Order: sequence, then structure tokens, then C-alpha cells
Amino acid sequence: MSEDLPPWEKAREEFVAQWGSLGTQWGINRTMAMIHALLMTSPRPMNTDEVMERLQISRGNAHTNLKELVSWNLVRMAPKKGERREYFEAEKDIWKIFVTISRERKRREIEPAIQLLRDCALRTRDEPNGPGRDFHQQMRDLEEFLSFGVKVADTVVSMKHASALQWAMRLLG
Amino acid sequence: MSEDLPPWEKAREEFVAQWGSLGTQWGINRTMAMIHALLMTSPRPMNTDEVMERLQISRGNAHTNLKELVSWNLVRMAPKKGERREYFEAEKDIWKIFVTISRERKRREIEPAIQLLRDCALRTRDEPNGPGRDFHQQMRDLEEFLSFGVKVADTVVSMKHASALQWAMRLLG
DNA sequence: TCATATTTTCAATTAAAACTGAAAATTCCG
DNA sequence: CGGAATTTTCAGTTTTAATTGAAAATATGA
Repeated sequence: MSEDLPPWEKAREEFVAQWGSLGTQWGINRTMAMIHALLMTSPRPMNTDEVMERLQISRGNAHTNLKELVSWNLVRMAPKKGERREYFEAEKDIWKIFVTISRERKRREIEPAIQLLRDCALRTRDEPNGPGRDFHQQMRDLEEFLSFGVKVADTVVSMKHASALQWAMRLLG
Repeated sequence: MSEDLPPWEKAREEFVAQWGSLGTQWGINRTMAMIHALLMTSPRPMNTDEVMERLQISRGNAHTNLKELVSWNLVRMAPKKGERREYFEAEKDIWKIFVTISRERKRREIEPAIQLLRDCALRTRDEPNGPGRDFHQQMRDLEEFLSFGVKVADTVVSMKHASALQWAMRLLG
């Protein structure tokens, strides 16, 4: 499978495999993380068959996860002139990747949580005292923290890489 | 199961259940997230049997996930005088929760990734040009970004809540 | 020490998620 | 229109993760 690869490709294989394992800890499915790693380190766009071949996975699996990556805006389709089938390429700029992932996680994970906390706070707003009141306050505190975090993240994410860097450097001392 | 609860407890049940679902998206197992939600909103420490009863789960499951939460430092044991069995309580301060989760995720998820990237960069440091060189550079860029992120996070996390707030406010305008 | 309360472990089971492969649908072009 | 190339779907299967429940281990204190 990997007997005649140039030396850097060996390191790449290691990277792809390990990135897959790490991904599972982040709640990302292994194949999706591996395809992402593969495309991030690919010198040129790849098509579905190349991905299947390289990772030894089925067409359905490759297809599903490629589309999932596209829906995360981490991968885009790269049409090739005179080629009918679809080629895919990943964003390689780490700042852009960071911005994209932040946006998606906010939308998919943080905002629903904020919604839940608001709902729970609302439902207990008339609790006069005791545990009910504490619960209400806890919901508000959590909601406030997440909302504030979102604001900070929005600000950072809207910056250019260089500005964000400069700003962070100032924080560091 | 929940027919005679005071009104705020209804909201709490909703919170616990939903927090469990949200947890799965974060790669956290549902039961662990639910126990955490339950303890975060508990007026007092709870023992294993109370958790089992409340969430309708087995002893083994309750035990495993309580210990896992303790290992994350999100829950601590709260010995009760004159009581032999163990009581558990969760940290309720959102800033402390944030700091704890940041530390743990760094240790468990970011640092292994940095290690992998360093390793891959090292293995390709002699690549002269072309794709091998690009791969090497990509590994270094990713590593640098994560390491820098860790530094920023370390700084923020070492601050008092009020200082962090003040600092973030300045960023927001 | 012995009986009892409690915690811990773990083999077996169940549930959830991921994956396959082939059929169906779609697209493209002569 | 055909029909070949390609993408998409999805029922069935496999793999992985979570959960149960009871036995084993440990702690307590009479």
C-alpha cells in the first residue's frame, strides 16, 4: 500500500492516520479527519477515487465525508477544465481554517446551548428564592458567559491574521 | 418519574436532558454531560444512588462517569461527616469551569497534536523543495499556530475572572 | 474478627455510529 | 434521445462506544 512512496509521503501517512485518531477525541469522525488531513497536505486537488484509493475506504464513505467537509467550508470543490468528475481541495491557511471552524462550532454547538440556557432562565424567572432562584441565576450566568465568549470570538475572527497576532502579542507581554 | 417536582425542577430536567445531547456533539458522552449538568444545578452534593435514581442509570454507569468527572476536575468529592458513602459536588463558577476545561483539553487534545506536528516536521526537515518542502512548512505552520494558541490560552486562564473580563472588554471596543 | 455497607471492576449486552457496496439517480455529450 | 461516466442514496453490516448488573474487592465499626 505504501511501499514505493517518497520519504515525505511516509510522514504524511503518519500525519493522516494520527490526525484521524486525534479527531475522534474532538468528536469528529475518523474518516472525516483523515480526509481533511489528506487534502490539507495534498499538492493538488483530489477526486473521490483518489481519496478512496489512498485511504482504502468505500465510495459511499468517501462521498459522505467529502460532502460533510464541504458543508463545514473546510473543503471546496475545485472544477478542472476538461474533466467531468469533481476534484476537492482543502483550505491550507491555518488562520482561515481556524476562522471557519470557529464559525461553524459557534453555529452548531454554542448557539443551541445559549438558546437552551435562555429558555431555562425564562421558565424560572419568577422563582422567588431558594433553589429555584439559584437555578435561574445559574442559567443566566452560564448564558452570559457563553454570549460574551461569542462576542469575543466574533471580534477575533473578524480580524486579519496579522492584527490578531499583534493583539495577542500585546496580551502576552 | 417527574410528576411531583416543583416547577423549577421541570426546567432543570430539560436542562439536564438537553445538555446531554449537546455534550455528544462536543465528543463528550451523554451520561457524563448529564451528570455534570445535574450536579451543576444541585443545591447540595449528591451520592451515587441519588444520581442513579434521578437519571435512571445503572450503578456502574453512574460510578464510571462520576469518577471521570472527578478526573476532569469538574466534580469533587464532598465528604459528609457521619456519612460513610461518597457525595459529589460540581464546581458552579463558570470561570473556574472554563479554566478547568481549557486546561484539560489542552493536555489531552492539543499537546498530542503539537507533538505529532513536531514529529512530522522533524522527519521532513531535509526535504529540499517541491511537495516535500511544502509539507514540512505546513507542519511547521500548524505547529506554530497551536503553540501560540496554547500560550494565549495559558495567559488568559491564569488571570482572575475580573481581569480577563476587563481585558476582553478592551478588545470589544 | 465478622457482618454489613459501599465502591469498584468487568464480562456480557445493548445502543449508536460508521461503513460498505450496489442500485438508483443524475449529468454530460454524441 | 441513448448510453457512458459520475454522483448520490440507503438498506444491510460491521465496528465502536456505552451501559448493565452482578460478583469481587474494599472499607467500616461493633
